Parts: sequence; structure tokens; C-alpha cells
Amino acid sequence: MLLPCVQVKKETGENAPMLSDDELVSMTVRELNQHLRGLTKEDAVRLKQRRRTLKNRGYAASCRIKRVTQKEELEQQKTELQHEVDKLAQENASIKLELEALRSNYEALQSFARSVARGPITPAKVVATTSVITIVKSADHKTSSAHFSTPS
Amino acid sequence: MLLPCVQVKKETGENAPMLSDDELVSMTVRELNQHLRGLTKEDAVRLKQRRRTLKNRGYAASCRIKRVTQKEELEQQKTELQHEVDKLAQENASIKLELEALRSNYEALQSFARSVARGPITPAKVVATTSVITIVKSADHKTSSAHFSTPS
DNA sequence: ATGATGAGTGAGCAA
DNA sequence: TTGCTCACTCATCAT
Repeated sequence: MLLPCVQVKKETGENAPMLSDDELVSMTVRELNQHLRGLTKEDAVRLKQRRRTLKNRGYAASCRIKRVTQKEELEQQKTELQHEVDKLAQENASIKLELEALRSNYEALQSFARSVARGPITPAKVVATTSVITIVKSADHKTSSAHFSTPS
Repeated sequence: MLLPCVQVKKETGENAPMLSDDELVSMTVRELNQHLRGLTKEDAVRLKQRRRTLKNRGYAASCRIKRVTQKEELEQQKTELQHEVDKLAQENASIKLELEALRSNYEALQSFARSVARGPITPAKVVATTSVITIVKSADHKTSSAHFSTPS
């Protein structure tokens, strides 16, 4: 209702208390009592009420600031969580890729091992073995160094 | 300031307009004009102002409700995101475990394959092969069916 | 005119 | 008493 910037509230009536809003609101109780000395009981009550009102004005402002602050905090936490979700999802996908690559190599090696276990070695088998192992080793090292630390 | 539950605001003074707040506020402009017929210009203005004030009271209430609703939505979205983070982190950990298990089996099989490729087959080697392959197969099938679909 | 919102006010609770 | 918060009112802006 009162817009201090537009219509300043000054006690310019009759006796003029000569106390600005800022002074009155930031006064200790003791200081207030000093000023209450030469006043009517009526005026004293009025002054204390004005002080309370000014205080309330400040409390209301704090309340609003707190409200928007908390809202901003919630939104901030939300975006942080969203980023975390994105990060984890990406990490997840890349581990899955690595897992599938390893699984594929593993199955190739397994086929070879089975065939070797069933019969004698032929030159073709030896060549195939060397090839598989070499490919597998390079792929393994590449993906490991790119995305994962080696387990202890 | 006005607490309808405690002190009901009734226009019981002098002429009694006989219009409840609810009636007045939920009246169309046309209906309002009907009631304005037999009134002083002063009273008409006062009635319209009362209507505006009552409307504002409702707007303020909507505004407060909206505020808490939006805050609750933010909190809801926050907990959903948190759950998603938890889910992804858990999935992540379990894929990493599977990857490490497979990597370990893979290295065992690789060692065997290298030794076979270098020399002739001995009974000991055949036994070791069968053992490794069997263990590996069961582990692979268990973890795959438990957590992952097979790629196309 | 209607609806929404910031600021100020008083009531009332809590510390 | 002090601080906070709710409901209300008014000013102001937008539609």
C-alpha cells in the first residue's frame, strides 16, 4: 500500500517526532526509551506501534527474499541432478559398449580354444590364434586407456 | 487482516445491501448492473469497489496456492531425478563388476590360447581348457540373463 | 474489466 | 519482545 519511493511517509504533522524510519527501526530498546521520556502515554504507544510496523515491513521483505532464494536453490539442485543423470547415462552407455566388444572378442577366442582342445594343431589354427590374440590385445588396451583405469 | 473464520465481515450498517460476499463476487457484470439500478451513484461506486476487493482476495489466494504448488512440483522433480541418479549409479556399478569378471576370464583364456599356440597339446592343457571354458560359460550366461539383453 | 503479483499491514504463533 | 508467516488490501501491470 505504501510506496516509499513514490510517496514518502513523513510525520510532518503537529509536533514532528523528528525520527526517521531508519533511525526508529534500528534503535535499541534502551535508545527508544530515551526518546519516550518527554512524550505523552498516547504518543509513546503510537511511536512503539510505528516501530513495530516498520519492523514488520522488514520482516515481510526478508520473508519474500527467503522465498525466492529457496526457489532458486531448488532449481539449482535440479539442474545439478540433471547433469549427474546425463553423466551417468553416458558413462553407462560407454561401459556397455566396452562390455559388448570384450564379449565379442571373448567368444571368438573361446571358439578357437574349443577347436584346439578337440584336435591337433594345424598351421591354419596357429595363424588364426595369433591373429585373434593380437587384435584383441590392441582393442583391449585402447578402450581401457580411453575410459577406464585398470583395477588393482 | 480480515479473518473470515474469526470475524465475519458483514455489511450490517444502515441500509444493508443484502448481498453476501459470495453472491457479489460470483455475479456477472450484467447481474451486477441489475442490482445497481436502485442505488445512489455513491453506493454504486462503493458496491463495485467491494466487488473488486473481493475479487482481489480470491486472486491473492490463487497466487499463494500457485506458489506452493510450484514449489512442490520442484521438490517432486528433484526426488525423481535423485532416484534416477541412484538407479543409474547402481546399474553402472553392476556393469563394471560384470566387465571386470569378463575381463578376468578373458585373460585366463588368453593365457591358455597363447600357450597352446606355442607348443603341442598335453593332457594337462586339455583339462585346463575344458575347465576354463565351462566356468566362463556359466558365469557369462548368468550375468547376461540377470542384467542385459543380448545385442541384435 | 479481469487477473496476477510486489509490497505493506495486522493477526497470531514460536522462540 | 522479536521474527516469521498467513491472509488481506492496494498499486500497478498486462491482457
